[in-house]
Amino acid sequence: MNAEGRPASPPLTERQEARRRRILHASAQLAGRGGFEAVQMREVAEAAGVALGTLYRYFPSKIHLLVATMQDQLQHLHTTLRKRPPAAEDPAERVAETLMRAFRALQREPQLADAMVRALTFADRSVSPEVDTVSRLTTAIILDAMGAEHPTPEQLSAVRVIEHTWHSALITWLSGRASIAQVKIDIETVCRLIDLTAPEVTATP
Amino acid sequence: MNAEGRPASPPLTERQEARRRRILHASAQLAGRGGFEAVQMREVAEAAGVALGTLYRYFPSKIHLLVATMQDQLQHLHTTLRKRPPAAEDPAERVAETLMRAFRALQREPQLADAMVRALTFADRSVSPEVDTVSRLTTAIILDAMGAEHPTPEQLSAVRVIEHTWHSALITWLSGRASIAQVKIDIETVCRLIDLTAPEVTATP
DNA sequence: ATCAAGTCTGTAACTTGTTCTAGATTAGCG
DNA sequence: CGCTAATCTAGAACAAGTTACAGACTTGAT
Repeated sequence: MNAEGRPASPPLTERQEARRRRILHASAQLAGRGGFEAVQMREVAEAAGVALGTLYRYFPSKIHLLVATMQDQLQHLHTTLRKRPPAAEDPAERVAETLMRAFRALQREPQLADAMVRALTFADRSVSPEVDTVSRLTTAIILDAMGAEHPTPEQLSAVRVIEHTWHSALITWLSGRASIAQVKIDIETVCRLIDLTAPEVTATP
Repeated sequence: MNAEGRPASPPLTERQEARRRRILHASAQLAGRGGFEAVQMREVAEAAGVALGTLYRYFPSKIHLLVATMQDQLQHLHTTLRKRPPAAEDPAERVAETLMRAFRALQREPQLADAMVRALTFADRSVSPEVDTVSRLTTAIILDAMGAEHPTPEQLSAVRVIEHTWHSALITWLSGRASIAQVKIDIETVCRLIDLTAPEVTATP
């Protein structure tokens, strides 16, 4: 893996790197209006100034493309968060604050969020490596917020559950079945698991 | 809503009810082999002995069809569970046991599970009512297991988070990114929230 | 039993993701 | 530079979800 979290397969030439970037930009742009369905492969190709076949060489399916788009956006988020880490005392609160900040970022581009999250959860086994990368990024963000450098297995379980809740809550919000307030409550609720698994409390007397 | 949890719009004639049943059966059958992609609308129509246009009159999209299929299966599960309720003392354990039982049922037909769960999380706003019905069914199953007849808002939040975890954990399992053991751990972890929100402990001294 | 309204059938057409192909361009190398 | 393999382009073709439509069949009311 290189620094960007992509498999470090054959290194790309400059023009190829530029093409890849144009494609991801076009993808995010189109997703930003119309959401998942507005990201049409022919349109992405045209907007990126690339032939359809080339688009498919870079991203073997629409889902791959959108998951890569999500990777890209998460990277931004992660560096932004590192600059202004959450302030609260309690680890659980810090994680909740971090996720709510991410949530507010998504609210600014709900259509983009729709495209990315739907792709992420719809992905089948052929996209597992890429989805896994997104998952690891998310885990890193949460562990950062917790301030847990050497998490216990128990803490990792809690983080996994928090991620589950995060994704699923996003989906219910995106499909209009849950309000923003409800997502907030769900996040805060699940973050309580962190206190429950803090090593100071349960392991070291 | 009628007893089956579907909107009680125009009552169906006997032949229509039979058609609907044939369609759902064909859907489950095809999903049972090949999963999501094997449920092809033309094939469902043919297997159900129904014209394509008729299939679309009954279920306005493939997603609607698969979500309805899930409703159907959940109904079965619910009645099965009611007959043999979980035995454990602790509400959290009962819920975990119930979900693990459901999980084992899904493991017997992983392809069917794939089709149903992928459809459920991919569904957009146009399927919200149907997805919501599935969600209410799931909630009912969990509350049954908890034995909470008059759940507090806090308990409902916990149940919501458990549902989130349940769906998302299923997805990671289906896409091969988590083992069965890990799903078990995630379920057990999130079920700890139930103890945390039990009214006996936090509200009535 | 008859009629009007609503359903169902069979089939073609349309849309968008995906694959394929033949020829042009580019990259890396001697 | 000149060659070769890889890559890119343009466009056709294919697959599956969805829509449209004309004609046959059911249903329910009279």
